[in-house]
Amino acid sequence: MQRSDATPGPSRTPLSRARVLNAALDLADAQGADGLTIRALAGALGVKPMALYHHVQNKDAILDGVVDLVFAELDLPDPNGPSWVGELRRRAESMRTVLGRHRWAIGLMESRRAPGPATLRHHDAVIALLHAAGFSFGDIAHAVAFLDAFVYGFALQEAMLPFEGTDEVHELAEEVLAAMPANEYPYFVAFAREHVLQPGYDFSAEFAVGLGFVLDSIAGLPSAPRS
Amino acid sequence: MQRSDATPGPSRTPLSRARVLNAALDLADAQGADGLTIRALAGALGVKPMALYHHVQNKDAILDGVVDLVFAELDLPDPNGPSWVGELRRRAESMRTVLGRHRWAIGLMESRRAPGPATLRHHDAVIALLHAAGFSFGDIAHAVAFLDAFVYGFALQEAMLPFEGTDEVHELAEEVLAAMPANEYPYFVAFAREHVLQPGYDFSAEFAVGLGFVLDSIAGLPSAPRS
DNA sequence: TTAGTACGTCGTACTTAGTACAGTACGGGT
DNA sequence: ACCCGTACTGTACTAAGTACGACGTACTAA
Repeated sequence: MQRSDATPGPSRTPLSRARVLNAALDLADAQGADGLTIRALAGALGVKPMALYHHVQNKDAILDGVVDLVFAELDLPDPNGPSWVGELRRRAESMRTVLGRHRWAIGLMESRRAPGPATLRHHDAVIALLHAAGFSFGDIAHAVAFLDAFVYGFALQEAMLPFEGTDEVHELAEEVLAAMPANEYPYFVAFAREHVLQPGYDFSAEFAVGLGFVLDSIAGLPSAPRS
Repeated sequence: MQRSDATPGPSRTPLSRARVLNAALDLADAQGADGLTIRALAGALGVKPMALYHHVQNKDAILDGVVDLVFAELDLPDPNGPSWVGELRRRAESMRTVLGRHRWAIGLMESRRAPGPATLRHHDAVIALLHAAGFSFGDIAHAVAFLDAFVYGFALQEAMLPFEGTDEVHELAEEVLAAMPANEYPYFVAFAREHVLQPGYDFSAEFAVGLGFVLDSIAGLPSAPRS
């Protein structure tokens, strides 16, 4: 079996850790976390499975690397930005956008215990921002834990939604609600019918509401700079 | 191969969906989500793998069922309780306790799209509580999305922590920090050393702080009852 | 130019998953 | 006594992660 060296060009680029991880990210975007298998990844790279093991230690390392790639997509806050609230809001919105682009990532994060460089750089920038704004370390801990919990949790809730956009939810939802013993969950059903399924409602708009609460709470911390 | 019907007693109880799911819950608690395999589960029940398929459709149904069992452990809020804030706080704390008892569950939730009866009952009770307190549906939507995002997200952050208790964190953390290029992440390292690793700090205490913010924010919604 | 060598890739194969299919034992109704 | 449905078992197929050793290519040094 000879190499098809007849085909020149960039397809002859040798494998590398970065190429493996980028392909893994694309594959997960296309197929979800379960579609990210060693064999499929090797196939996408035009290579046999075992070739990958010269560039990454094992599949776990691929998962760690891919999660770090996701963090690398986040806008870093600027510690010298005009307003710390603005920077924090931008960071949160960027995070939500990125986690929305890579829905599979949120479920992966739970099992990752080894933050990568992009993750650390990101946390460093957030701490730097709040420190520059004048927050105490204690209040930084409160602020970061609270904000991250909200953003992660919101992304998790969105990942759990059984539908994608706000369209074609209604007939699907109607079926589910009809099949459900309506008198078992009367408030849930009423809430769904009279609010969630009404034309104007969009769950993703809840993000802005919650984020506003979070930022107001942080602004009320003892060491928060007076505006 | 004959049945060992010689052994009488409760061990001869036939399988059932409930017995399968309870064993699955115990197994996941003991071994984590990855330890929950069909073969291991069958082994724990003293039965061959394929026997399970007479009681559950497939592994996905087991995961759905187990997640619902976790929800079944939550304290239901009492819509007639003396104070809606108290009930909401109790519910949030119960949720955090339960998710702490079953750390593997949070990662599973992301992929579950079919809420079980306990899950629905739980949501129904929360909506009933807020409705009885006088909240509008719009504000209920804000409140529930916000509170759940916080609780889920906090649990996710705790699941990501590389250690368990507050003990023996320090030497481990010191190693990690020392191995880390300290000037790459100066704020992160300073924050870790000067605050997180100080004797009094306990990440889990951040839950109470955040929960206080959440409940205050909800109490400030337009339709919230005046206290 | 040639021989050696290191490295990247491949072939094969082992282990552990989930689960399809076809039995087989046992208990209850006729 | 027969039959049959229900609950369980045996066997085996597919897909995944990955260990091990062979092999081809490209660079180095004589």
